Amino acid sequence: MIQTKDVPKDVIEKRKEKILALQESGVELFPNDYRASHTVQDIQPLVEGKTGDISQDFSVSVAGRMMAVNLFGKSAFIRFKDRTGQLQAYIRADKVGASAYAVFKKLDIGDFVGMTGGLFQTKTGEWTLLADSIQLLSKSMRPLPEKFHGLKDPEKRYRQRYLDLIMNGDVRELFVNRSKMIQAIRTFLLNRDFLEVETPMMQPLPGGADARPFKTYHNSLNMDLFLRIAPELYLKRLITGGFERVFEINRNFRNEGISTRHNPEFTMLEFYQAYATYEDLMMMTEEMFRAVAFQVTGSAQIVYQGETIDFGETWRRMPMLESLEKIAGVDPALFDSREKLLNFAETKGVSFGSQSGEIGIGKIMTKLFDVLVEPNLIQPTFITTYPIEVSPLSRRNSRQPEFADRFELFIAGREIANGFSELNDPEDQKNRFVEQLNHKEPGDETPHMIDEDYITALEYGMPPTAGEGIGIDRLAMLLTDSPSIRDVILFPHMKPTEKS
RNA sequence: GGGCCGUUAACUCAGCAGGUAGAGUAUCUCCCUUUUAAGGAGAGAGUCAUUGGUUCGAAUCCAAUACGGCCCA
Repeated sequence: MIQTKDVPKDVIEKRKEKILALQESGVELFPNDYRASHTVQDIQPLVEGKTGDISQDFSVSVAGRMMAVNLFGKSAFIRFKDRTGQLQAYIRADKVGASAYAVFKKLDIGDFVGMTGGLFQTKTGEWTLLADSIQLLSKSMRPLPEKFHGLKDPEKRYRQRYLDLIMNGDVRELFVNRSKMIQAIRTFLLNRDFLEVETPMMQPLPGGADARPFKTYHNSLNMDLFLRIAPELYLKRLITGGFERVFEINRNFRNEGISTRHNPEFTMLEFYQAYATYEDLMMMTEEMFRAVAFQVTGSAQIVYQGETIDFGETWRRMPMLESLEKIAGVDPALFDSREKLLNFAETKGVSFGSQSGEIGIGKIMTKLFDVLVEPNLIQPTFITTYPIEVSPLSRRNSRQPEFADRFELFIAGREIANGFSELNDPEDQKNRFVEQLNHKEPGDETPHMIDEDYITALEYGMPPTAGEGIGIDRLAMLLTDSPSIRDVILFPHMKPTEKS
């Protein structure tokens, strides 16, 4: 088992000796009364259009972490950074005083310092803070990773994300962009009169999706609870309750495999709009993605893993059946016979094992789609008209009752969103739940019960509604050009090591 | 769950026709008041992931295990 490798003892010892010496000379290691007047970014406009030494014109105080020190005996250049950027400062013994300079020389890279002073340009023209004073704001006990190569080991980057964020500016920027993306989505929906809500993460019955849930236990209620696999059924109760437009951005939990596209907890946007159809949502999704891409990247075109993806134009729309014929070249005659389709699927490496006796055409078709079509959908594409048997919560299409008024959105060969006109007929919904129960796989630990209260809510009447879910992590991957979902989740799940 | 690859100093990496470890950064000491991957002189730092095997001898070959990465289910 890999050990969380520790800093060599002599390095820690040496630091402890220095810290002791600092304390003995009366330096407070962890003061908390320092207030900076400016961030690094605030300084830029102050020097705009000026040159040379303007250190007598005005004075600022700044705070940040020391990232590099170039020491020259009685003066030193240091590089420090705050949340807005990096700046260089020049510390001179004759400026800050001999005793303060002696203290400064004992400080380490990684320490937080506060400095007050004016600004000047070095002979290379770099604006530099000329410190009148410098003080320790927080002591670091451990050395930072190497300054030039930074921290590369992916395991270490995920486990100790704080080091990754300190050392790797692009990682920091990526998570800023993720935050911007979510903010842009929120603004988009709020501008369209949606209400942001929060529904239970712990549910007595995990519904709204087909996935294995995590199980937990509430002591004083003396009952099992499940971490939600989707918020859907609760959000639609709110539509019934009259909110008409709601959304939630929150975590879902699915007790399944971990991969470059799957984390056990992931963030999902779900939104529901009364008096809308899945077709309205397709239009809205295009607008949303354009707005969000523009907010985050400044363009409606993004590059993902070398492939340019264009959110700008109207996106392709195609029924699933047509996509199988046109994109995968499947003979349409195959869809007339369950047996023929099943045999064809086998030749494509798609098999259903013990279930193959009862599997329906719709499920076979969907599985074939996943394998043959999905990876080829690089540009944004809405696939519509899903088989009803894989769409237990969707409204039936009025003309083709074996299909649902549903779409999924695919970009870069992966599913990004799933939306449909909601099934608001309580009888049909109940029958579909029963149907679903009959096809539970053996060994499934989810409780075999129907969410009766949800049916009851529908019986009170739910307005015609369309709803959609968008995988926030996957969208973040696209907008930040990240190959792995772990790159867009601050603390992806990792197996514990012996030490942790 | 399966396949391939990785794990050597705190960090980034060399070393792998088997002879018991090396560089740069970081750290420590000394010199240095415009450096910016500063420079110069010196020093310390490693159960080579773990366990077992082959061998006179293993970081190096073999096996298992742990953790991680990529691909597949």
